[in-house]
Amino acid sequence: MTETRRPADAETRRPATALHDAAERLALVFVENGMQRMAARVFCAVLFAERETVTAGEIADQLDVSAGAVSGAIKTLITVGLIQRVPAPGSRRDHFRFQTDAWATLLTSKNNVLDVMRQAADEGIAAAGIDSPAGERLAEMRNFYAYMLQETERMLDRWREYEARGRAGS
Amino acid sequence: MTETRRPADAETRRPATALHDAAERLALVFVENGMQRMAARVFCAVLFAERETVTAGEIADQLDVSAGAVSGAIKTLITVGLIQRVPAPGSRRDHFRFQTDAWATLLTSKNNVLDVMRQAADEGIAAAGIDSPAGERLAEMRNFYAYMLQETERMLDRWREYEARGRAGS
DNA sequence: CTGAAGTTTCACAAACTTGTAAAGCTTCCG
DNA sequence: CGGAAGCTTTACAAGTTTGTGAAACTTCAG
Repeated sequence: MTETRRPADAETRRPATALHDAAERLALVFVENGMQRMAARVFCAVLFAERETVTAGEIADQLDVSAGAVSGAIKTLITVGLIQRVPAPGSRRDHFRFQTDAWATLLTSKNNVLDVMRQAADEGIAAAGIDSPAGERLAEMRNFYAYMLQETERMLDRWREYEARGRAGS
Repeated sequence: MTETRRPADAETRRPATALHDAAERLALVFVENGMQRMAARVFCAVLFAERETVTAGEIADQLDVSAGAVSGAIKTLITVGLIQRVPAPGSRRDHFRFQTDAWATLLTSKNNVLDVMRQAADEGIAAAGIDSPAGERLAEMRNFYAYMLQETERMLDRWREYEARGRAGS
């Protein structure tokens, strides 16, 4: 235990390492792309963690936020499948691990958006009729998203295949 | 309760058509994906418009929001290249048109995110060292985003090519 | 030049988000 | 069992975001 508890009311802020800086910067990117701030920070903390798993306490400590905030973020992250709760052997604390295919998960959720877009276009076409200015715009939208959805799925499949090969062989 | 729709404060609310409903639903999708609410609604109003161009006033009227709100949203949308201001011939009002390659624009901005992710991973690797748990996670992240970025770009190129062919000949 | 139509800007209020403190649980140890 | 450590939940306050109304600005017709 290298824990040097400093109960003084003074600065309990730990020295921001380059790693933590990098983590926070990435968290910001996620936030700019719609992720909840706390979820993003926690996610990045787990991603950049120097050990295989981390505890909620460690995260709270490192991010310098309340335990409650971490708890909520973890709940969200587990629900969407970005991190994973791992059974803690002889410990009271829960441990968390970065989910291996988190990246694919993240992208897949964007794919769903593509699909929703395509559907929305269809609805619009049904309401506007194909022979109107709106209908034409919507038809192009439909084509675009149908194409992107299909291609992105193929792309993800190829990645999974590549990844599987990578793990198995060599 | 399928009660008679009674706009209690019945001012000038226009009858929500199926088209407008579809537009609003799509706007919601954009909002859920991080677009500003007003920008999303205006964008969809233009997309679903029954004529080639619309005026700011028409949009405000249709969405039942203030002129100021529309003005701000339009500014944003033009800046990011999703709609276009078209010179109004003999009219005091500005007209706006849906930008033809708005969809590609939207996707391209997501590509930039992929690139930022890759860079973030690189930074992290530099800070953590490649031979740590964090380093390994980050290396996988880097691979993933590098791959996705490259493939998505090829995908977009193919789309543009396809689209160009479509417009040019039959 | 004057007035009307239309658009933009700005201060502000309403609504929504977020994170915290503190209380309440649950789990494990002795 | 009793207690301590840690996690979760909740009410609430601080901080943002958003959209409005009104005034300022721009453009055009006569």
